[in-house]
Amino acid sequence: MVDKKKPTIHDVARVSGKSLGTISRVLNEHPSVSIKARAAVEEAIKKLGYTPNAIAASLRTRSTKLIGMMVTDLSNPLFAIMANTAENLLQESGYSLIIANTHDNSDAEVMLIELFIKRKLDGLILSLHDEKNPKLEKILKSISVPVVLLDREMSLPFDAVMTDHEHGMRQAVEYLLGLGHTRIGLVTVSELASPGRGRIQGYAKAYENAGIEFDKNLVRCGSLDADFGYQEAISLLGLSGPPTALIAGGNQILPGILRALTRLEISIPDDISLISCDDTPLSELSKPAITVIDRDISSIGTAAAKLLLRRLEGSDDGGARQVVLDTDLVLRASCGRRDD
Amino acid sequence: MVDKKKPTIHDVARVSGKSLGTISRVLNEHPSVSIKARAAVEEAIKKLGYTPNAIAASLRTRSTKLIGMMVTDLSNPLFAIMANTAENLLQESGYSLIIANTHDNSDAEVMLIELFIKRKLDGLILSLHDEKNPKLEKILKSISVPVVLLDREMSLPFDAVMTDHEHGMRQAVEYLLGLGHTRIGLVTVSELASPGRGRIQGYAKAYENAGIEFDKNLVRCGSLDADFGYQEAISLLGLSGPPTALIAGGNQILPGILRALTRLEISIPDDISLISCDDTPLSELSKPAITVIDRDISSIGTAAAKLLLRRLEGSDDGGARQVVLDTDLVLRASCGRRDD
DNA sequence: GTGAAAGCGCTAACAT
DNA sequence: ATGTTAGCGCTTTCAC
Repeated sequence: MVDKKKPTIHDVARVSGKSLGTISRVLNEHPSVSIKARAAVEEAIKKLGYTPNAIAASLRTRSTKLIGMMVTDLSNPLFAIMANTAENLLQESGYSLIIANTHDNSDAEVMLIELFIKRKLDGLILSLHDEKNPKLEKILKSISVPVVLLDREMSLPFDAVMTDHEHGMRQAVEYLLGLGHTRIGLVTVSELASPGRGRIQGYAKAYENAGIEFDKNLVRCGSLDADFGYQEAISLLGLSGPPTALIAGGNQILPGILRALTRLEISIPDDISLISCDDTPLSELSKPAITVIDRDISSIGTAAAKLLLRRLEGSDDGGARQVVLDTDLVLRASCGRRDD
Repeated sequence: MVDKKKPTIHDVARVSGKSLGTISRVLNEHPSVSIKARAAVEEAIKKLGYTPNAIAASLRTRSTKLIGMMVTDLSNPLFAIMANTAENLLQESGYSLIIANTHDNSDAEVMLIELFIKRKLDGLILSLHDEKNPKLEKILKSISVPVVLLDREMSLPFDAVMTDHEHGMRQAVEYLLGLGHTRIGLVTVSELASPGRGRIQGYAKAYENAGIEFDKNLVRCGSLDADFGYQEAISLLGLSGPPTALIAGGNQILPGILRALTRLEISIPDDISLISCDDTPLSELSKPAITVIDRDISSIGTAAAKLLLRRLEGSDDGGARQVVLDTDLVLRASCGRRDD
């Protein structure tokens, strides 16, 4: 590699005998450039091996073509799928996606948003830990680029892609109640955000509609990781009055619960019934296959990217828009009747 | 939101009564700033709500603190985990990670690398489709930032994180041969890159060592997605002399094969033995649990980030370094003896 | 259609 | 320790 300085637009101007303005016009496919001039410029570009510097352009245009996405943990397939489909769409429009893990840490979230602001990203896709964190609200209130929330409800007028978790969970619990289960254990994510809260509300409502009181001790909210699922399952099954059915309120919670069941040698659906949230290869291919509250996860990323692009391309400057995904209860072989 | 222009370093200078240089020094924690001056500057910053513009700084310093990562498809947990751990480490050093999906398309790869060059990223982590693509080689040869290859072998002097796929596969095939299987089907990824080639070599070597010729028709290379696994499994099992054991040579191929087995009502391990690559919740929690060629996937991302940081922080300007991961054959319940 | 010139917001070298 | 100055490489009026 020769230690030659990178050619700039000035070099192209010199070599092609054209002015800076013309070079810039050629680069940006501006219509008013003569065919001849364009050819001269392109020749010089090729000759020099010139590459435009997007940083310099960004400084001028105040647009970086960069979108920031914050998630708890990219290794969660849920977030990976959302990031994947969002990136696919954004890439088509020339945007690149920056991904940052927050590990459900509100302080990290604030720091990362500050970093995103410094970096002058054009838009943000956020899955926040705590919807009510005042620090976060404060910094987000002052933000001047479009923001799309993933499965979060805030008091700020941001676009959002939501899921009707309450409905999904209610349906699942009603199904189990219909099978004769009255003690249904629920292990789900934190109550600080919409998915956790929605699921608990749906759970409570199903009991309420059935006129049955539920045992609060059977509901465990915490985190979305597998270890939490494992521990809470062990704890629930160790109760003096253990649940006869379990709901994994989060895709990562399922493996944790399955590990617990394997360890305790409890079998599905004879000893216990099981329902999970979000379909995965594991839920589909488990033996028996697991009944799930399904939703189209890839469409979440797509919807988020679309909402963002609409703002970025200026075709939408109305109020906050919400896309709400439905859920489906996919019946499989993991739930059994219970008559006691 | 008031439509006030964003304050710049000039505004901070004006308000604090200090010079640009001093502001910049405070911002960059340069030691030679008096306590008094620092206080004045910080007060002005707070008062104005000033946020530095990283784009402008990048233009001057020629460093963006941005790393680009190219993968086939982020929705593959393998890549998601690698991206996750890489991001975790890079974040600690103030770098952000840009992720781009290539969908195993070499043209897209070239375009994306060009985009990365324009964007002046500080380093690249690449999982390429075709190690021998001349266009790619050409553009990579001219690259002036550190590059780390993921599981790829190129003729260019880049750092790389490799896995000894050949060894892993040889071990797996030897294990199956030892159980009496002689017709072992292998469904794996493209031969254009190191993992596919390594696996096939390991497969062939195991047969060679055993003094048995293998049926080339039992080896299927193509892509890493589940559909490919499904189709090839159906095809292999439809052969007049079908295999008695199957190896899923890629984490996504396993669900495809399991779907095929479910559909054909072929059961493991009685009707067929099965081994997969890379441990996942599915392989672990399947009934029966699947024997896998395991490796520590999260350490791939970590290792890649470490290699990159070493270059970026200037503590390494030696030749290309390689980190090679070992594999372990994790014996579970998916393989049976075969004596025919 | 094209060129000249101003400046985006910052850093770093130099001077004091 | 601090101020001054000159760009980094580009886009974009504004003339012509």
